[in-house]
Amino acid sequence: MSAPGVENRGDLSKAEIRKQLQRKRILAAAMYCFVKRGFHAASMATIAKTAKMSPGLIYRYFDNKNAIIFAIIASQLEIAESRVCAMRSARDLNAAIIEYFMADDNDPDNTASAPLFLEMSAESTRDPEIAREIRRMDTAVRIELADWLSRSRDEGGLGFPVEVARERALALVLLVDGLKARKAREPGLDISCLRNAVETIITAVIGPIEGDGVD
Amino acid sequence: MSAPGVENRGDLSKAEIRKQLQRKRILAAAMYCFVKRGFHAASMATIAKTAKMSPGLIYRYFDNKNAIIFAIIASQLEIAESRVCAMRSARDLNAAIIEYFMADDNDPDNTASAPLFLEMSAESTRDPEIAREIRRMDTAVRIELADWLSRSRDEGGLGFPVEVARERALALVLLVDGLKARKAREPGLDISCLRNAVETIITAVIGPIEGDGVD
Amino acid sequence: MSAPGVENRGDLSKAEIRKQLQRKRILAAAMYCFVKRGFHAASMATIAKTAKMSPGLIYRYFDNKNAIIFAIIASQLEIAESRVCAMRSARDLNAAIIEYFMADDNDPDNTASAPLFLEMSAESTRDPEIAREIRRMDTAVRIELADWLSRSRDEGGLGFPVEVARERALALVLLVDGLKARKAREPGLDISCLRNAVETIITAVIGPIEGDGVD
Amino acid sequence: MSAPGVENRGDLSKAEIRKQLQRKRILAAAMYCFVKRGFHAASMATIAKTAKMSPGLIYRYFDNKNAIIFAIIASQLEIAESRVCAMRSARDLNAAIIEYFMADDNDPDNTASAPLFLEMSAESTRDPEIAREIRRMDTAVRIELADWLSRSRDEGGLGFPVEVARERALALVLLVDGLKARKAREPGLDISCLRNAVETIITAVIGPIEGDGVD
DNA sequence: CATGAATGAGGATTCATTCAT
DNA sequence: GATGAATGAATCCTCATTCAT
Repeated sequence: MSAPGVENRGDLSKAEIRKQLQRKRILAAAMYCFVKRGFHAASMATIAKTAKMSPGLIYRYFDNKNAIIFAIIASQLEIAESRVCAMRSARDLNAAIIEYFMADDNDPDNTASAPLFLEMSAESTRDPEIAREIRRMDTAVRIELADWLSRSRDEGGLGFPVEVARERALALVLLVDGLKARKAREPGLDISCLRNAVETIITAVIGPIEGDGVD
Repeated sequence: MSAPGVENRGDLSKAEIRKQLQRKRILAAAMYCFVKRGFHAASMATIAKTAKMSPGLIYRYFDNKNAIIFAIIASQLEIAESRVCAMRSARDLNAAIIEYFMADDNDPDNTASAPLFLEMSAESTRDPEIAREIRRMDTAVRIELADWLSRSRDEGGLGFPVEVARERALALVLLVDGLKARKAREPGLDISCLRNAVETIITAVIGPIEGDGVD
Repeated sequence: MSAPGVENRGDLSKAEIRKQLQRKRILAAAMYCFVKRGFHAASMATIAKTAKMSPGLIYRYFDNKNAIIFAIIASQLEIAESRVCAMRSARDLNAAIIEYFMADDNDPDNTASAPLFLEMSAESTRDPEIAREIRRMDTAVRIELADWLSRSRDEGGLGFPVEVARERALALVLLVDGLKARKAREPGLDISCLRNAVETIITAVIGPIEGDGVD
Repeated sequence: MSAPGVENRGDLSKAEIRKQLQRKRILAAAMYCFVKRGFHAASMATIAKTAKMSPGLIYRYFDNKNAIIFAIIASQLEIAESRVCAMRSARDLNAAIIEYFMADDNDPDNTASAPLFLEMSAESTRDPEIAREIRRMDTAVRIELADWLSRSRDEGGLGFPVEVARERALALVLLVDGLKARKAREPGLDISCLRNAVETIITAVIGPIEGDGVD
């Protein structure tokens, strides 16, 4: 149907692009549904309707529902990691952390959703494959963080000894985890109280955040 | 066969005791199944089998599956609250916090399970009734904590100003929440690293823990 | 435990009386529940509670739920028959017929309930045993009626030829059946309209009802 | 594969037609099962098997079992009404009435089934929504009948005064109801006896049926 | 590619019936 | 006799998945 050679390659890649777009469409819909209803209560039919496609079509792009859950989890993990990698200062950290709490979980573009975080974490206690993937990513994130903390100040780091840096990185992760859980449980928490609590911990962990007067 | 009056009262209470025992049996089985599979994936049939009874019998003691979930959540919340109330010193706190992380979640007697914590929290983003109950308890816990932190040292407290006490209480809650999530995601975390991370935060939040050399 | 002979007979009969009383208690409760919910939707547990006894005990007096339904049907049929037998004049008939419509079906003492009539009739199209029993009784009732209609006026009858009497008896039965169905479907029907409709038919079937001025 | 526009409209209507066909298939199967076993004793599984489809599929066309019961009831009511509306003479009436009695209730095409009539009527004493719908239709039917009876003879009516027409309409309805109940209870009733009984009543209600010699 | 009708296993729940006490 | 806890089959309904079109 199409000429061989270059053309064919173009076709293939066009098909590939379309495939990726479809997958994204499905994942976005699935995200929305999972946040709203949870992994298990969200039905394929609902996801299909949300994605404005037929249920059958989803199975052309994902083997089954579990594969979608996996993909969602993977993307959440990647987002988390990329955010951590983007961090270069204590101010970044503080801002990013508060931002976690403020983001609207029902916003389909919010890619680091608290309900999803909880769902994923809970699921990891049951599904070994999910557990492994999560562990892999979380470890990477912690290493990345520790690396940053242990780099010299000249290199944009905080100059902690390696051992201490590892502990501090863990402390930061605990803080972020706690914020996500707290957000799900008490979404209306007083922000200024929260801000101060977070700052107390961050200050203890990586030192005072300079110039953080008014937001 | 039995004299009326006193004996009769004994009979009644025997029935009541049995009822409570059965409820406990069901709740223990449900806990086990929920931890293992999650609220929704755990079936009544499985719970019944775990409790070594017929599915129908469960419904003599609980109106429906949701009532079981509620009862489990309520008991988890009560446990959390009672633990907080029992706390009277920084050492208590440190010990309790580490203990959270160490407890075996598959132990049916471990009544403050990390998977359950996550499941509950996730569920609270969907079920308004669960959300309300959780919020109620969490608030109570935080008030209790803040109260302790703001009491004078003579009264066993830490003498924080009320406002600060509230922030520090929140910081502690964040820490505990973070530990639960972390436990689910990385159960094999290095304990001494964790211990130091926790201590860093606790120290920042409520001051140094005296005499906490080696465990 | 008891002396032989006369005494024993006394015991037995006392037991027998008790048995009959218990059966009556169960049947009364069952009636109440059947009227309210229908044969199938009424549960043994509800009947037991209504009868203020345990579910298990019912099975001492009736083999199973079906046996209760049978007994209820049989008693309804007997009531219908006895009412017909008691009829000795056109005035009786008119009064009895209107009374059918007025009686409160939720009154546990109303022993000729419209819902039950419908339930029974419907059931007879499925259960051959019930069908047979109903047919037997209905035929008896019609014969009784026809007999009355064909008796000479000296004997309190209406003097119809046998053949005609049979047809007229059937017409009366149709009227009564219709009233029961109508009552279930339109309980609030205008009584004076109904009264006139009934009288039109009765008059046609057995002649004018003398002296039926005001009720 | 197909041109857009007109073709598409054809596609849509094809789907709609199929949907209506499926609904009909389900309703026919349900009718059969309800007649045979009653609304409550007929299971969805049996209906599905009768309709030669899977249980799950039924739920694509009806929200739940109750919706099916409703649809059946509604169609029965409509049939009853349309029959009444079609009546234009005493001969029509007589014929229609006898026909009610003769139709085979197990014939899936018999759309005015006596068992269903009883089941519906019984159900109306419990379910308020069903009761309302039945009452609405029954009232409409009676008004239609009364209207016919009160029209002048020139207009095809019988010229009764309005008040009398209402009573006579009710009398006719009573007769029809009675016939349905009687049919369920004594399907083998002697037809000529029945015919005479019916004629006695009809004659009384709307006057002699001219020319109704032999059938 | 895409649809959405169809399947059927599985889940929560009810209830007639039994039986140890 | 009497209780009511216990059973488990049966019911309604959902939903992941498949497949003819």
